[in-house]
Amino acid sequence: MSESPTPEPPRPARPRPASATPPDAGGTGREGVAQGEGRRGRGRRGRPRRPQGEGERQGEQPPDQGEQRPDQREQRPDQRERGRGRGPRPNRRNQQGDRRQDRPPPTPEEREARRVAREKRLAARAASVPAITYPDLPVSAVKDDIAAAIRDHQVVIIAGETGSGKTTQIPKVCLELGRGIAGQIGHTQPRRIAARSVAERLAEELDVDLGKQVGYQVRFTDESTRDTLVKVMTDGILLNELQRDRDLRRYDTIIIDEAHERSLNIDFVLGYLKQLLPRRPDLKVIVTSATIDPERFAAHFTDRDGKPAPIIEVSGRTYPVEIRYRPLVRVEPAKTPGKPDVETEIDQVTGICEAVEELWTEGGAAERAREGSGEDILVFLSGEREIRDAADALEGMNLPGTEILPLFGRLSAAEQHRVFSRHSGRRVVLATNVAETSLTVPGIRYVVDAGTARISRYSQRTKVQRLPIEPISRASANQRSGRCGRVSDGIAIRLYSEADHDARPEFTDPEILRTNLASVILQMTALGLGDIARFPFVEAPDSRMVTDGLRLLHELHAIDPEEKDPRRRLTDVGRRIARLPVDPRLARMMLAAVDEGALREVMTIVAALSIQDVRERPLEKQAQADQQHARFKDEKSDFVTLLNLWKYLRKQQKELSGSAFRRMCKNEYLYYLRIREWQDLVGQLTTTMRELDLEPNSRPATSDQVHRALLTGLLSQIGLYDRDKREYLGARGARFAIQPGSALRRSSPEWVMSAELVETTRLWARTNAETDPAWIEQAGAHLLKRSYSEPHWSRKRAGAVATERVTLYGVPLVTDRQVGYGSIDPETSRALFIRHALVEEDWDTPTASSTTTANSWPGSPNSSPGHAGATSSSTRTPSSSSTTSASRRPWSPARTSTPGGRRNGAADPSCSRSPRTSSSPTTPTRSTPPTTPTSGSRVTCGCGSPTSSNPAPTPTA
DNA sequence: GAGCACTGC
Repeated sequence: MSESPTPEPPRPARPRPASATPPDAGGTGREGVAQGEGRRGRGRRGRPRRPQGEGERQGEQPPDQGEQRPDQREQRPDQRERGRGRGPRPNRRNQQGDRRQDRPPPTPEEREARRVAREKRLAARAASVPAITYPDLPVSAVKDDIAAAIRDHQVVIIAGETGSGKTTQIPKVCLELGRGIAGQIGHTQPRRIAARSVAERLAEELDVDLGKQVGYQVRFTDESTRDTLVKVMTDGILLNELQRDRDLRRYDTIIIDEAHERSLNIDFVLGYLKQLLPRRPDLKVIVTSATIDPERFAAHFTDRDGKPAPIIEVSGRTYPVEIRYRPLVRVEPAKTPGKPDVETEIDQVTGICEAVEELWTEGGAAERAREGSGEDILVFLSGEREIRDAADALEGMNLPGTEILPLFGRLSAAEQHRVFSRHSGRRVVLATNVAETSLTVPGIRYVVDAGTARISRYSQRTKVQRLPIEPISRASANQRSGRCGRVSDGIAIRLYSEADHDARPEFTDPEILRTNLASVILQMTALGLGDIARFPFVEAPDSRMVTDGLRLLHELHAIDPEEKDPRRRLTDVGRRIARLPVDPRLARMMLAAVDEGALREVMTIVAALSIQDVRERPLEKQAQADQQHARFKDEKSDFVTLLNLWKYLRKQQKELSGSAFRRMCKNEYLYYLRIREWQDLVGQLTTTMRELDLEPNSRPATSDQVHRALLTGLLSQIGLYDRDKREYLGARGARFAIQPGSALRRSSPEWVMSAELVETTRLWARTNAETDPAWIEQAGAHLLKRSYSEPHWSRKRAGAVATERVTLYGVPLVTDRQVGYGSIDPETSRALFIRHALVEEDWDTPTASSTTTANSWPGSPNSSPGHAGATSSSTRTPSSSSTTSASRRPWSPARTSTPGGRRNGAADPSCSRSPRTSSSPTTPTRSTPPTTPTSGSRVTCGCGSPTSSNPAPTPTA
C-alpha cells in the first residue's frame, strides 16, 4: 500500500490514445454486487466487449433494410479536418440530409440486388428462431389469448404481478407469432441490472447463447448484434436510439416492461410511441404493468376508432399476505366510565420494536426459523437516520439469534451485499425504498411498513430539488407488503391506521410531475416534436413545470426564448447539449470547457458528478474512510478534489496490477466498480465530444479555467455568504448551507457555486467551489438585472454617472458601481449635462490626451467593479485610454478627443475581452441588458475589440 | 454536522 501521496500536479500534456475508453484496469469486474454493476469485459462465450464508438454501428437500420448510408458508416474526410478548427461548424445532420438528396436513385439492378439480400437476411433470421417451450407459469396459461391480442391489435396492455412470468414469456409469444424477423423485438427494463438478468434468463430458456438471438444493451455494454432477435435494454437506451432512428425502424415489436414505475424515460417513450404508431402500422407495442391501473395505459393507446387498447390480466404466483394495521397510538381505557378512551401517541421506533416483537412470537415462527426456513423481517423506513435509530433500539432488545441489517443506497457495496448472504437464525432488515423495487431481499416472510418515504420533488417556488418525507401511496404500500408473499404466505404490519391508508393517494406521482423538465424538453426539441403542450403524455406535466424547464434551458444558452418557431428555437449549444449523455447543466459545462481549454478536466468532473460517489463511507468506519479521502481535498473546490482523486487513481492503476489496484481501492474506501464506471463515462463523453468535432485540451487547464467552465452550468446555484446568519443567499431568496463533508464547510468563502442544491432537513449545497462575482457577471450576462440610483453630474468624469446594482436571480453581484449614465437614461443625463456642464460650467475642458464620456460608459474599464462581497480577487486593471466614437451621441460634449495608438490597434494583452468569448460557437454573447447603447455606437474596450452587443464589464480572472 | 431511488449513442 502506498503512503498518502500528495496528488499529482496538473497532468502533463500527453497525446490521447486512439481509443477513447480508458485503458482496461485488468480483471473482468464480475463480482456480483447488489446494484449498479454491469457485466464487463467479456461476454459469456468470451466474445470481447465491443468498444464504444468503434467498429460497426450496428442496427441503425432494421435488419430487413440493413443497407447503411455511406455517410453513416464512416466519417468523411471533410468532417475529420474540420475537427480541429474553432468557430461555428455547420450542423452535420443537415449535411446528411443534403447528402441523402444528392445521392442518385438506385438503378434497377441495385434495387434487385438489395431485394435479394434482404430476403436472404430474413430467411436467415427466421431460421435462427430457436424452439420455444413454456415453463409452468401463470402467464403460460393465457399465452394464446396474448398471442391473439397481439395479432389483432397494434397495442396490448398486459397486467400482472411479479411472479406471473410475463417478463420472460411475452418475448417468446412474440417470436412464436413470427415477430422479431422483419425487425428486432425490443424489450425495455427500467434498470441495467434487470435488463441483463432478463436477457440471461431468456437466453437460457431458449437455449441460445447470450448475445446471439437474445442480446442486451445497457450503458457501456452492448451484447447484441444485427442478427439478434430479442434485444433487452434499459429504456434510456431506446430513448437515445431515437436520435438516430426516429421511427425505430430496426424494431418490429417493442415491449415496455414495468410501465407502472412511470419513470421519466417510460413516460417519454409511451408518449413517443403514441405519436409513432400511425407512422408505423407494422409496429406492435406491448406494455406490461403491475395490476395497478392498467386502464390508464389502455386509455392512452386508443386506436383510430377511439377504442382503448385491450388489457390482458395475468394472475401472479404469490401467496396471501395478511395485512395488520398498528397505528402509532396506544389506547387505554378511560379511567372514569362514560369518558372516551385515552389515546397516546408512541414514536416510530417504539412502534417498530412492538411490531417486530409481535411477529417474533407469531405461531411457530421461532421454531421454523430454527429449522432454517425463511422467517426474516423486512422493515421499510424513510431514510438513513430512521434506520440507525431503529437499529439501535432493536439491538437493545437483545433478541436471541437475531441479526439486524441496515440497507440503503449509500451503504457500501459489502454492507449492501450482506442481505444476500446465507445465514442462520433470524434477520431483521431495515431498508429504505431500495428494497421496494431495485433490490429483492430473499427469504422475507414478514414486512413492517412505517408508511413513509423520501420522495424527490421539484420545488416550484425555489426551483430546487427537495427530498421531503411523505406518506407513501396505496400502490407503494401494496408493493411493500407484497415483498413478503413471494416464497410463502406472509404478514405485513402497517404502522398506520386503515383509515389513514384508505385516505392516501392511489399512486405516487409519476416522475414527470415531480422533476425539472429541462432535459425532456431539450430532447423533444432536438427531435423536432414541436409544442410540448401538445405532446401526448400519459399525464401531461404542469405548464409551470414546462416554463421552468425552458427557463433553465435559456440559462444554459440551449434555447432562444425569443424564437417563436419551435423548430428553430434550439441554439447550437442546445443541439450539442442534447447529444451529450449527461444532465444538461453538466453538458453545458463541457461545452464551455472547450472554449476555456479545460475540456479534459471538466469531462472528468462531469463524469464524477453523473455517477454515485466512488468514495465509500462504511457505517462503522466513517472516520477511517474520511481520513483516507482527506488526502485528495482541495480547500477551495470540491471539484478539484475530484480531479485529485482521479489523478491518484490513474497513477495507481498504472503502477499496480489489476488485483493489487482493487485491493488498494478496498483498503482506501474506494469502490472499484464505480471507479470503472467513472472511467467508462469519461470514455463515452470523450467519444461523444469527438463526434461533435470537439477535442480535449492537450495542455493542462488552470483551476480558473476549469471553474469558469463549471460556472456556466451552475448560474442559478451560486450563493453569497451572509456573515450574520452564517448561511448563503442563493437564487430567488433561497438560503442554503454548505453540507458538512464539503471542503468549503469551514472556510465559508464569500461566493460559492454548488453542483447540487437539495432540500432535506434544510437546503444543503453539496460539491461546491469558491467562485467570483466577476465571472458570474460575465457568464450570466444574459440573465442579469441592472438598476441605477443617484444619477448625478461628475465633474471629474465629465459626464452623468449613477450607482449601478447588478443582480442575478436576486443575488446582488454588484451593489455600488459608479457607471456612466448617458446610455442608460439619455434624457436625464442630457438634463444633467445642460444644467451642470453648460449652465454651471462645472466641467474641466478636456485636453487632447484625455478622454471624455467614454470613461463613464457602463462597462468601460473605468467603471469600478463594485462587486458585492469583499473577497473578489479579480479587480480589473483600469485602462485609462479607452475611447469611443461619441459623435453620434447627442448628449456628449461636442469636443471629443481620440487618442491614437490603441484604437483599432493591436490587441492589448491585458484586455480580457478575448475573441474567445465574443466569437465562440458555444457561447453566444447575444444578450439584452437594458444598457445597450441606443444610438448604435460602438464601444471598444481599450484594445480595439468590438463589444457592441455586450456592455457588461468583462473582468479578468 | 448530513442524504430516497433510478438512469443515457
